[in-house]
Amino acid sequence: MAVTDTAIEAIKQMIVSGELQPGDRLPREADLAARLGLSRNSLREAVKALALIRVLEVRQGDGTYVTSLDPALLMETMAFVLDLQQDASVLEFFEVRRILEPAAAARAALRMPDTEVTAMRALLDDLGEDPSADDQLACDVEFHRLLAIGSGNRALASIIESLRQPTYRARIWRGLTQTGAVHRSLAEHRSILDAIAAREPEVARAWATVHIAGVERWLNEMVSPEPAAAPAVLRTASAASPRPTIRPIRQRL
Amino acid sequence: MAVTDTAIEAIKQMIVSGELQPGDRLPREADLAARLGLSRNSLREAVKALALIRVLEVRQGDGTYVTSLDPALLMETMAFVLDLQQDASVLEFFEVRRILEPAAAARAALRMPDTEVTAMRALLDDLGEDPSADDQLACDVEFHRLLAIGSGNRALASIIESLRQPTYRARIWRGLTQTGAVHRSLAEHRSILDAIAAREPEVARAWATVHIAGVERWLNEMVSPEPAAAPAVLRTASAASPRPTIRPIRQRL
DNA sequence: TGGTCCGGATACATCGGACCTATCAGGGGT
DNA sequence: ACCCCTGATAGGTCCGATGTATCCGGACCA
Repeated sequence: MAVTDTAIEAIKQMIVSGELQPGDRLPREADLAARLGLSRNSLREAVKALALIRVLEVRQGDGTYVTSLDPALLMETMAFVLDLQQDASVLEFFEVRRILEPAAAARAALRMPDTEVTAMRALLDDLGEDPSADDQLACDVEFHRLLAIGSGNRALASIIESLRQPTYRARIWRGLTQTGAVHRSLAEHRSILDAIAAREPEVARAWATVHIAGVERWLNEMVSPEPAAAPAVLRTASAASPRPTIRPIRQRL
Repeated sequence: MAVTDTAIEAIKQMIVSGELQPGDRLPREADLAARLGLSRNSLREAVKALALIRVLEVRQGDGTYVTSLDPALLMETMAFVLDLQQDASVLEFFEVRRILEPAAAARAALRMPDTEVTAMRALLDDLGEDPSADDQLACDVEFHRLLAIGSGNRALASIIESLRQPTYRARIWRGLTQTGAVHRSLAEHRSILDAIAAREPEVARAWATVHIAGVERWLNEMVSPEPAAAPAVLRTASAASPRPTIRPIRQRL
C-alpha cells in the first residue's frame, strides 16, 4: 500500500480505536509524520483527503481536529458526489429512499417516544398558514430527520440522511415549480405523524410510501417527459432495467 | 479559499462542464499544476482527496484518470464513513440489511435477466457437497453481491455491499461456531433464487427476510444470551430500542 | 513472421527543507 | 480592566531532487 494510503488508514484507526475522539486535536503535522514514518508532504495529502470527507477539520495557525463525526456532517460528502451524478442515477437514489423511509416510519410507530411525537407535532404546527418557501423546506428537512431518528436505528437514520442530500436539489426544484405540492406534502406529513401517534406501523409505512412516491413520480416525469403509460413507481423499474453492464466494484485502497 | 481547495473545485468543474469525461485522463501533474497556477504538491493534495472519494483514479507510471463516476463507485465512500459511526451497533446495521436485502430480492425477481439467474444457479451448484469454510464464505459473499446487483439499482446494490463489510466478521464467526448453519444458509440461498426464477417477488422477499433474520437472531443470542421469549425479529426491535447496552463491534479487517 | 526481452521515456511517489501566513497566548501600556 | 503588540506555534505553499511503476518501441531470437 502506498505511504499516503497507509497514513489515511492509520488516522482512521486512531479514530476507530478511540485514541482520537470527536473534537480531539491531532499531533502537529511534523510530529505525526515522524510517528507514522513518512514525510510531512505525504501526511498532508492524507489529511487533506480526510478533510474533504469531513472527518478532519484543519485550522491554520491552530491545529487539526477530529470533527464531531456527526452523520449530518459526513453526509456533506454526498452533496459533493451529487454534483457529479446524472439525472438517471438520482432516480436510483430515490428508489432506495422509497425502501428505507417507509421502513423507518413503521419503526418509528413502534419505537418513537411520546415526547418526540409531540415535538414533531409542534414542528408542523409552528409552520403556520402560509409559510415561505425557505420555512417549508426547513420544516420538510427537519421532519424527515426526526422521522429517521425516531426509527431508533442510528445506522438507518444516517443512511437516510445521506440519501436525502442527493435529492435535496430536486426537492427545491419541485417546491418552486409545483405550488400545489406544498400543501399536499404538508398534509402527508401530518398523516404519517398521525399514524405514528396511533402506533400503527403499517399505516405509517403506507403514508410514507405515498409521500416518497409522489416526489419520485414528479421527478420521473421530469427526466423522461413522455406520457406515463404505467405508474411512476413501475416506470422506475423499467428505466433502470436495461442496465448497461455493471462495472466491477473496484478495490478500495 | 485555499489554493488546494481551489484545485479541488477546479477539477470538479472540469468534470461537471464535460471537459473531463468518465475515463478521461488528466494532464500530467506538472502541467495541470502550471495551468491552475499552483505547485505540484498542492495539486497532489487535491488529487489525493478526489481519489479517496473515488472521483479520480491515479496509476503510478501511467497517469490520473476520471473514474466511471458510477453511483456504486461513489457510494463506496459511504462504507468508509460507516466505519466511523461508532454509536451504531452491529445489530443496527443488520436491521438495515433486513430492510434492504429483501427489497433487493423482490426487485431482482422482477428485473434480473434469465441469464443472471442461470449464473447464480451455477454459483450455488459449483459449491459441491462438502465445501470448505473459505469456499462457503466466498459463495455467500458472491451470492449476495449478485442478488444486490440483480435489483437493477446500482445505488441500492452498493449500499448493501457497504453494509456487508461491517457485518463480515460476524458472518465468519457464525460459520465457525454453528456448523448446521452452513447447510441451512445454502438451502435458504436456493429458496431465494427459486423465488426469483419463478418471478415471485413477495416470495423472494420473504425468503430473504428469513435468511437475514437467521443470522441476526444468532448474533442477537450471542450478544444477550438469555432464552428467547419472542421471535428474533421482534426481539431485535426491543433490543435496539434502549440502545446503549450493546458494545459496538468496531473495526473492519 | 511472431514472440520475447530490454532499456529509455514518462508519470506518479516520496522526501527534506525553506519560507509564508493565520492563530493564540501573554506581556505591557493606557 | 481593556486594548494592542509581539513572539511562539501550526498549518499553507513552494521548490528541487530522487525513487519507482508503467508503457512502448526496438533489438534479438526461434
